[in-house]
Amino acid sequence: MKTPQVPDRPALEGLEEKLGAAWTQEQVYRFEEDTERSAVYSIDTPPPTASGSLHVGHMFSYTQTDVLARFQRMRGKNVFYPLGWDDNGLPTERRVQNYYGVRCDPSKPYIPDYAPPSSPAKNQRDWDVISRPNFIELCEKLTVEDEKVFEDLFSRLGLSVDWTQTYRTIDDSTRAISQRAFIRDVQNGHAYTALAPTLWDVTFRTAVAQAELEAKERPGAYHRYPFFTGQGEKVFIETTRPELLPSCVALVAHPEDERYQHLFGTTVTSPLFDVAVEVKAHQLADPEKGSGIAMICTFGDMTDVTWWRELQLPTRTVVGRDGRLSRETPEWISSEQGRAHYEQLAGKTVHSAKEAVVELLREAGLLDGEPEKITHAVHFYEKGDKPLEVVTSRQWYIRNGGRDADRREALLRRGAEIDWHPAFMRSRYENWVEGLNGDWLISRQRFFGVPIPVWYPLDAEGEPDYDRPILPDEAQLPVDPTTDVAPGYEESQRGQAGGFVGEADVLDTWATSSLTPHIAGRWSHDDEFFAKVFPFDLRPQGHDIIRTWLFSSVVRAHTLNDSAPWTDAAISGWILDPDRKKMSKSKGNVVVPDDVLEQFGSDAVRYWAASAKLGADTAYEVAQMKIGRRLAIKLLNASKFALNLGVTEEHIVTRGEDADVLAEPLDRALIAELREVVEQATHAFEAYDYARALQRVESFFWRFTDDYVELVKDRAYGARGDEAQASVRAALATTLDAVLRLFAPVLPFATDEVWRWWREGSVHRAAWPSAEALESVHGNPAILPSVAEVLAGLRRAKSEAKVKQRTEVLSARVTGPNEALSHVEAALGDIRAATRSRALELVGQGETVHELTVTEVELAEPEQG
RNA sequence: GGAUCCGUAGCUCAGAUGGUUAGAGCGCUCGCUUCACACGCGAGAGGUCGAUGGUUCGAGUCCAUUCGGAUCCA
Repeated sequence: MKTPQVPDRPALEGLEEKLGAAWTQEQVYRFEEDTERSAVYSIDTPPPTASGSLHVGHMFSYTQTDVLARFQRMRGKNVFYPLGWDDNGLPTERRVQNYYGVRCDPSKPYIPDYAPPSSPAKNQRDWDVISRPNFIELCEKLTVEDEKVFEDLFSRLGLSVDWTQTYRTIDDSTRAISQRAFIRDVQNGHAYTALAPTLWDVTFRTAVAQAELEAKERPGAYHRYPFFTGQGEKVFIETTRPELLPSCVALVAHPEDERYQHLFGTTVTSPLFDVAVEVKAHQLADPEKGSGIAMICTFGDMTDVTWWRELQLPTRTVVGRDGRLSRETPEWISSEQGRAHYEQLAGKTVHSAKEAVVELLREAGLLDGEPEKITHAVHFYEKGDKPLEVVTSRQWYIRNGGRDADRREALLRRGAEIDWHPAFMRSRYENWVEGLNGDWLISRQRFFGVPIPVWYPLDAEGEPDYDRPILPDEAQLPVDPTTDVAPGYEESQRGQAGGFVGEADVLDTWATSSLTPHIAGRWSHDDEFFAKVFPFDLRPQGHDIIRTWLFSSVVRAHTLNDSAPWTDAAISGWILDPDRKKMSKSKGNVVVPDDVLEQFGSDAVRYWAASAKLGADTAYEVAQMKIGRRLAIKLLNASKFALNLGVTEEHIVTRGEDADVLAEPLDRALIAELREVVEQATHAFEAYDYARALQRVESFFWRFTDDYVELVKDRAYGARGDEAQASVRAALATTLDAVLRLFAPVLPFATDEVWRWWREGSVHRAAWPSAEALESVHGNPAILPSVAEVLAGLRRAKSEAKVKQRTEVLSARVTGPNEALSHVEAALGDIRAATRSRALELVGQGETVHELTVTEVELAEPEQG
């Protein structure tokens, strides 16, 4: 048995460093690989962007996950809790460029042993231009430093991550897994390439997926102008995008709209450009909107795409990938006037072209009234600042149910297989899946990322044959088609007729991040290991990325593993600033974590995070951290008190026969309440409600220190004999033992500090307490509340008399129901000692009253001096 | 337009399956250097549970309507 050693002045300061080092050294959080699936609890943790900066939101959600992980570990699970770094994507790309002064060009050859400039050139034009593999190498090098900062902070916060299990979303292993998954999806028909209208960001010059859209309210205006029938009748349309008039391919109205019945199937002519277009009928045309008849252009938005596809309309593209109208006059504009008008638009941005078209309409007297100003939702790329255009381009897609009802149903069923915490978050998933309007576009015209592992054969004219992509052998992975040679070809055939060309695009970052269970679980290169952790037990994440990370992960596991990726999803809320606004870097209201960790300590910050339920957006509350700090300090001090009374491990009641030592009813009452608390906390944790568990344990603990400990001090010091003292020691030891375990997931530092004063090992490797072990203590939990009422009554009398609580009570009368009085009587000795009462008269009043009241309190004269 | 969440003390929030006088912490007021803790201890004040109607012996809790706030989707 360990002899307890308690510091004179326990403090929270320095615990993070001391215990953090001990946990690492003792490998407390190590995943035991020699295991089987049923013993494992695996967590698919969000990989933070290593190049981003940490803010309190990270601490909030990662703590919530850690609390659950710690509970599972204490329940005996072999917890697989890896953490990855998301260093694949735009933020890292930018950081590497600026840091080293380099730019990536996938057409450049790989340079072995490349060294970046000693200091980055000031002007971007003078930056080194390097190949993609060289760029990725630099990224891996630089992110290591960023990752260290994150790891230090997460360790300091007390995350029980197994730091030997880290992964990175751009390293060789991950690129190989991502490419292998892609190849298998291609081979099994889940991924394909197509020439199709695509959402396009003109600033970043890349295609973007539906999941990356953000609708923003922007000012616009309805411009009303006419098309002309063969009879010269004017057909007015209203549009917010008059500049697309030259790409108009049809007009459309609702099939039942009586105003336009006579026009369906006829041809009208566009103003300014004199292009003939047919009038079509389609359900999606909204009779309430504008004049009820709209022009279909290729393409103004995704509704145009739908019309274009379903009505089989021609393609008349004028807006290019640079966001400008084509410089060439399109061949479908044939009238002299039309060509002259177009020349005034050629090469203009959509913004300038709009002004020009409006001016031309105005000059021609065709603009009907002034444009009606409105605000409307416009689609943006989430990182972009110009509205998205729709352009036609060749891209790779993964089937996600957006174009296929059966697959959509299957993915909805996958969503239903997952247990969501909180449950209502499932509807976010279902809303999203039901609203998909196309497959998942995974090509990105960026240069940094996981290369799409395909080549295309070139025909005799040197044109790529996109329908026969060449896939690498899986053993080759990872590959970069811009520097690696297609199987069966020589490097000299690159770009030559009859040779090959490498795909230059990279995969959407989500196409790789969707595979975090596979990456962490070593899918496809250690299948035995994978089987021990997959499907994962838990996916913790924020609700803002249900449509991206969560959904894309479900899509991949569905095709690659015919499974949901996890059994449970724990959805964290957001951190709001004190004004209840979402914290974000762009708003400038982000709070960095270091200050609060320094100021209040990690346990305090964790207490704040663990006080919020899953899914609940939570205000950043320093006050809540103060409470957590107070609790942690209280735990140290109360433990010190108990241990200094001679409490040791040997006094803990663990078995039925030990229970006899609890001679005093009050002590048994405490243990009986403890038993209830253990039961409630366990149930709450099992339901992922760590906040409720914490609350139950916390309120018990405060009652324990404020009432119980005060009541038994006299007895604990031995004033009433050995047996009475032994009883207290057993109660204190048993309670302390359980409370430390119960608090351990939330307050890992304070609890382990105390644990190490009197126990071997770490509390974080100890078992979660069991209520059954305490069942042999047949205590009456109702005693404590009754006693507390008397205690409060006597304290109140002293407080109102404005005397010290130490003041003696000469006499007092306690009245109340008989049962409650019997509780009081059972602890009368302790009550008298704690309140320094000479005489307490108990007056029963049957069951006619419900409350205990303390009256006729006669206090001794205050001591002088 | 569709969906979801929230509205309980000045503030932040608890209040399973509806059940006796609605809870906590902070803040506020008053008191106390009590031998674990002044980073403390004790006591007190403070609420027509957003509104209306309904179901029920009984509703903060269920239903409907409504007002306000937030989010997701289109």
